[in-house]
Amino acid sequence: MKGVGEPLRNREISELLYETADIMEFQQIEWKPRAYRRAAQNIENFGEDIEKVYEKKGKKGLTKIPGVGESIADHIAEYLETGKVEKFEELKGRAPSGTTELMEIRGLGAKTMKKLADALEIKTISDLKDAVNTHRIRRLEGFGEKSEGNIARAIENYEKSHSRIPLGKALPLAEEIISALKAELRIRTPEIDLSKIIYTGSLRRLKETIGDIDILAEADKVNAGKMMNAFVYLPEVGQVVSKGKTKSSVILKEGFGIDLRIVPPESYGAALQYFTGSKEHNIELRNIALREDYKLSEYGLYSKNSGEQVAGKSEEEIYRKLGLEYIEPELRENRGELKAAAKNALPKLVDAGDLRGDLHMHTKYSEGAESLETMVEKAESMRYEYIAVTDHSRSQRIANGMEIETMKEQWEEIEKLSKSFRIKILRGSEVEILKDGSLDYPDEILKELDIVVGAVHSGFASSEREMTGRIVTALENKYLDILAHPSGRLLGKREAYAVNFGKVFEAAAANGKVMEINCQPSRLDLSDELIFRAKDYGLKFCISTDSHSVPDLASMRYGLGQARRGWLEKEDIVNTYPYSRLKEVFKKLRD
DNA sequence: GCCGTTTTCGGCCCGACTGTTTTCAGTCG
Repeated sequence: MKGVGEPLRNREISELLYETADIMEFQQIEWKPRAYRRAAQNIENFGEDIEKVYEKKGKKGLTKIPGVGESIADHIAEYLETGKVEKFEELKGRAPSGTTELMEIRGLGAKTMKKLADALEIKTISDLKDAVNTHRIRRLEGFGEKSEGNIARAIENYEKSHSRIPLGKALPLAEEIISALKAELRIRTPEIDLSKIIYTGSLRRLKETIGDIDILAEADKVNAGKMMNAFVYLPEVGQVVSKGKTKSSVILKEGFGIDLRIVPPESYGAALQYFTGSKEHNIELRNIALREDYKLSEYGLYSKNSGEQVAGKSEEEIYRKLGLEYIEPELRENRGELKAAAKNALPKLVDAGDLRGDLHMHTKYSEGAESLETMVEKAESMRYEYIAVTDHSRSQRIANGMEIETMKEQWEEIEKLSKSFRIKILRGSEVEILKDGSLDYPDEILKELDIVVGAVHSGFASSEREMTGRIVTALENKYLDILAHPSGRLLGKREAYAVNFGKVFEAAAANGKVMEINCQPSRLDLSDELIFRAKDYGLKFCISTDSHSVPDLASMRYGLGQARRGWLEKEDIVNTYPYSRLKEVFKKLRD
């Protein structure tokens, strides 16, 4: 269970429902798992704090959430009141102890797992491993040597990477594989259209972590076979899981799964739409198609009556035929984008070309790897209009935080460099928000800075009240401009600290503070969900790389993806503003 | 268990691949 300080209990409850669905499925209960998963997904994406909804409107309020009816509402209420659900506990008690874990093994579904559990008394993953090693599985009816081998590999893969791949790793990896595939095809089959090879799935939606990398390509029948061969024989491939004419799955030597699908030109758009997902977005889209007397599949949009294809070459024409605005991949999470598209009310998402600067980076003055000049030079070559140099403040000893003297030296260097570079270099600092909420430099120093990026780097175990108080106090300080990595999470390693985001966002909005979207792949903080929520408070954001080296400066795209997933437009993001306007934003805060 | 411009009861996305089943069930996305 998550800590008491989890700001929204939505995720906690949706996880409980997902887990319950798994157990029900294992017990061969029909349909309920689907209903539970649907409810879980809607709760996960529900804009309001479910606990508040319950406090204000009771069970009635809960049933307003799509997919939540009488029964699930009862269970949620029970959970909120007592911390557990009697019925779920009972259900769990009847299933083998490791059921949830076992259900996560790919290739083994509920039916197979139940059969194995019953026949061989398998309760945990290590029991399963044991059954494989003693060859008890191949002797069961309906199983053979091959399925035993597949289970062995599935366990291995589970153990190697049952955690998901961070976006910052998956995206370069996918690009590498695609370019390797293209290089291979350029030699073997120059007639294939290489522009129609693209990554899809959660990667194309730029989700913060990715399960599998999915690649889609367009080719006719003759070329499809050649392409599949080129794919499975790439040197990066460690194991071929399956290989067919239109679909193959491989696992890279590094342990990540990659699927390649090949479709004919008339279906390319439909397939791209389908494989980009999300699953929930697609289910809803199919329902819309059905209501309009169409049938939608990965091969195209078809008239239900005549069976004739009416769209399929491009995603745009599919959405258009269904009476919808084109929906950017990052929005396809069934969080209201389909309703908005029907009303022509989608946001015009911020774009890479809109960004004019980077407001968070480090140099050798604190823990960065490069000199100030090198960072400036690189930023200028990226055609930025401005950057802020934000080395750590003095109490951040571990990161070589700057004493006031050192900072003054840095100011001199900034002044000197400003003469030889076109780009505006802002004096900044990533200033510690101390335990009591005060900032790590005296006011007369803070006053001299163009940008003060406030950050918490200590006391992660504080109570929600302490942490909220600490951050709110800092947000009330007129010298603080930006709240860096507001939740403090490290993806896959550290949960967000306990803090009441409602209060943080309120205080930030009241004081005109800017929320950072930190681009470091291990942070991506704020998360897309918190961005979406924060926007409701009328907050402005900045997308910042928090670079510690030159290559880090390129990580802007990861934060940009989260901003887009949070429905942000250019106007919501201050580092899209021209310098003159940006200066006004931060100056105003000091008045 | 949820839901309804076909329905308050009877459906619930749908097509490819795999393995061992000779005609299909299970799994995945």
